[in-house]
Amino acid sequence: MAKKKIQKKTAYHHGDLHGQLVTAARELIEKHGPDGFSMSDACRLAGVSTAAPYRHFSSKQDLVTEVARDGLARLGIDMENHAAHHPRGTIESIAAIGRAYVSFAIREPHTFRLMFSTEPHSGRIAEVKQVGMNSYGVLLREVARYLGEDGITDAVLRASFPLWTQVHGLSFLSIDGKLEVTDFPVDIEDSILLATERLLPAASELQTGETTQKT
Amino acid sequence: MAKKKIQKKTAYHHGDLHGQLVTAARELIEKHGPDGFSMSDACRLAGVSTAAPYRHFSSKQDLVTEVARDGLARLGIDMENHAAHHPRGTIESIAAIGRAYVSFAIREPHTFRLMFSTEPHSGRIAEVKQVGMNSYGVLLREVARYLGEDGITDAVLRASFPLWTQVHGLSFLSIDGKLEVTDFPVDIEDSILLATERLLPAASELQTGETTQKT
DNA sequence: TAACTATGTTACTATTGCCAACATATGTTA
DNA sequence: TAACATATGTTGGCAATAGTAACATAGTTA
Repeated sequence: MAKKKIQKKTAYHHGDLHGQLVTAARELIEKHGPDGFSMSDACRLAGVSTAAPYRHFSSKQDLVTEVARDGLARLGIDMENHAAHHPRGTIESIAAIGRAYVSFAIREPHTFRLMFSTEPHSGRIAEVKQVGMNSYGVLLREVARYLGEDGITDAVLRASFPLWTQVHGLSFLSIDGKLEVTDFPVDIEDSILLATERLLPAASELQTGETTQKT
Repeated sequence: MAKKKIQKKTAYHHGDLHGQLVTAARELIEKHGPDGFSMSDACRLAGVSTAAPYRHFSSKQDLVTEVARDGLARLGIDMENHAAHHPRGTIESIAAIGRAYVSFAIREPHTFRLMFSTEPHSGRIAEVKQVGMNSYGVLLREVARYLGEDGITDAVLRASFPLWTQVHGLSFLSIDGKLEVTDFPVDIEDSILLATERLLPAASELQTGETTQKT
């Protein structure tokens, strides 16, 4: 039996309230911060009553967690896309991943903060962690290529973590307006590239690594 | 007539409500997060009515900002104390400052987050920024000693920022439980020391720098 | 069609931040 | 000491909020 009624404007049922609420929440969170965001506002945006969301989310926090989960997934895609624009397994491709990371933070600061918080996601921490790990995997695999390692070895993990730390810190300092604390302005691109070079084992320290490509 | 009544338990006036509220707010923020913290709870802790705080703070945010400001000042003191336990202007003293930073974050995660947020402090941003700069100065001066520079030069600022970025990122990853995302555990002390060594200009690249002490 | 399930609505409750009007203590000055 | 000014507290109330319960409506399936 065909189900049409697509254009029914004032339908009792919404159609995609779940998706609409996540979108509305993300926009409101970006505009007013996770605190300023209210369930009521999201309902007004989606055009439903204040009780409707509770058919799709167990609580406000549950909706917020959904925004975070979605953000982590999108970040992973961003990083992979950026890396793909460079020869794989090079300083450049690794730095590109870092730029994607900081760019995301600057573009969606409040969502970014949520993505790495633990507090608001109680009950779904493992799930969020898993999505985050998938995205972290983009960096890990790129570093593995750089090191010429065959898989995510301890050496890969050891080399990757300082890189993550660096761009993570740079992201937070950026979105919190700390790049201009002194009159000596910080250039984000330069910072990432320089830190990547310094923190990674130098090319001279590596095995030949036939998987490493040159430009 | 002398009015003592010092032991008057149920005094109408509180004595030091301002200070008590800041303390109560800090404790509640650490326990339930800046969102979970409620003015009402702070009032219950301090034993006053819910309207009393507004004689001392213009709003809830104003009280929260006070907690952040106080935290930044304490962080500066911590860093200075840690540095003082090592020969000045050395990798060790600089790494010690980093450890103080991360330690503070782990000890008071929610306050730490507040200290570096901009959002909640609208209206008093400049004031908070100033306190933060004073604390950042502890690192700047230490790096200046290491570089043998006479004051906070561009070289000092250039060398210091990546260090800040690194410990800032490490702090957030620590308090958000990201040190155990892989089965390869991260050692905070090692991370700080290694990053400090890698990110600072090597000793060999420096002028003789007679102010630099050796152990 | 009848029953079931999913998804909406309209009350409603408790809590919260904050304000206005009022009360009480302290300090100053005649 | 009396009277006033000021600082600091209280009670009562308001509007907004998260979340619940009872009910309504639509789509799915027997």
